[in-house]
Amino acid sequence: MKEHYEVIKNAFRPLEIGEDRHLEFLEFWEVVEYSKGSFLTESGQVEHYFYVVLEGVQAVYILTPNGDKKVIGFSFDGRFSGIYDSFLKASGSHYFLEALTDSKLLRMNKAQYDSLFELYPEFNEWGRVVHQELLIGRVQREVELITMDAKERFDVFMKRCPEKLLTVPQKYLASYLNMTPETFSRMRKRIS
Amino acid sequence: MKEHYEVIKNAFRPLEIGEDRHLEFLEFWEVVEYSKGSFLTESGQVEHYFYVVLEGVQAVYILTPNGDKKVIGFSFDGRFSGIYDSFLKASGSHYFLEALTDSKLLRMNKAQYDSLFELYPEFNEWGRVVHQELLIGRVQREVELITMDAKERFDVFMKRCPEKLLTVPQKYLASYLNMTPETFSRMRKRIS
DNA sequence: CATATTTCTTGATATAGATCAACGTTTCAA
DNA sequence: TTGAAACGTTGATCTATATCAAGAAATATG
Repeated sequence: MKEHYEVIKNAFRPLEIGEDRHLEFLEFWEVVEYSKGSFLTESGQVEHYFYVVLEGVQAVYILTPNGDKKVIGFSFDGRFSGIYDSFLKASGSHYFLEALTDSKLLRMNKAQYDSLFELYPEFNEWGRVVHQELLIGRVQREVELITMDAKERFDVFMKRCPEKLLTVPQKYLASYLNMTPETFSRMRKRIS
Repeated sequence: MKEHYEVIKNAFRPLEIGEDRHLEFLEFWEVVEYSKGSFLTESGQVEHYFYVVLEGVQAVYILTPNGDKKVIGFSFDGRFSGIYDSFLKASGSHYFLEALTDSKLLRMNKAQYDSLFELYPEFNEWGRVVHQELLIGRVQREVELITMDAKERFDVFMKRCPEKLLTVPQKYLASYLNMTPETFSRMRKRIS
């Protein structure tokens, strides 16, 4: 597990995990692998894990009554993953979490996660700040969905899209931007 | 301030503020009033306060380049209010926070808010949980905006809309549901 | 490597909901 | 209380983007 210390340390920044405790903290994690197309969690299930991504790209999406996937977000190297609301509330998820590429992740279960806050009260501050960041990010996306048309969403997304994400099929990116693959393709063409 | 103890206590649930501390805690707050149509915060300003609403309804919105208001959310009796991201990061806000009715609120400033977490470490847990709830709520709204058409958004909203909100001009509700007042009016008619 | 499957592109058409316009109704301020 | 302003309704259009269709390109699989 030691080889993953840097990844975990970065993921939890700015929290400083004391030198004395980091070996103990590493014990919380286990490595899991998922192959492309497999599901970490499916709709209806409870999310039992909290993840840090080592390799690969994953997507969270919902399935609408007419069967289209609507992508809510992506996760990749060095970031957290999981169906966070289901995990926190230990209640059934409405989402799918799918590995879009072969993936390797670290995970801990709910009991371990909860014990973090008991064992190390300073994690509460980390939790507060991380939730705050996530919240700001979600509101940002909401504003973009509301105020921008397809062209603007495409342009803004492309400007700040990390390379990794461009390796997944375009239909997932299109869905994340709340447009059809056809529209995405036309936005793309427009540039050249 | 003592007369507001119940409101504050409820707002911060499930956090238990120890009997010994609650008088001290009450000292953090001051009462402010805003008349209908006035702004608690305007775009460009930094939000200096964190609010608990005693009376009235407030809306958060952004102004698009073509000058339409896009309502992001409402706050009312017993709930928190403020431009939370600007407040937390002490950076300029892109939002307007407007009193839609005459309003009375409790507020504390950023220094006081920060000191809460230093003086009372148990507030970190409260902060973590509150941010978690807010996050879940925002994702919920995002999913509804993405997956539902105007009719569905209207129906779902009406089913769970608190009475208070129906007193504000319909154009604000329409904007919150990401539709024009005309469309809102037509959705309304459809029912009867 | 070959071919089956999935993804991407391009054009033609359809449609939800926006926009525009005009009028009725409510709210507000003097 | 009254006139002016803001808000709500209704109908006629317009438009961005979805949907449908069909072929081309890429990718996966035996």
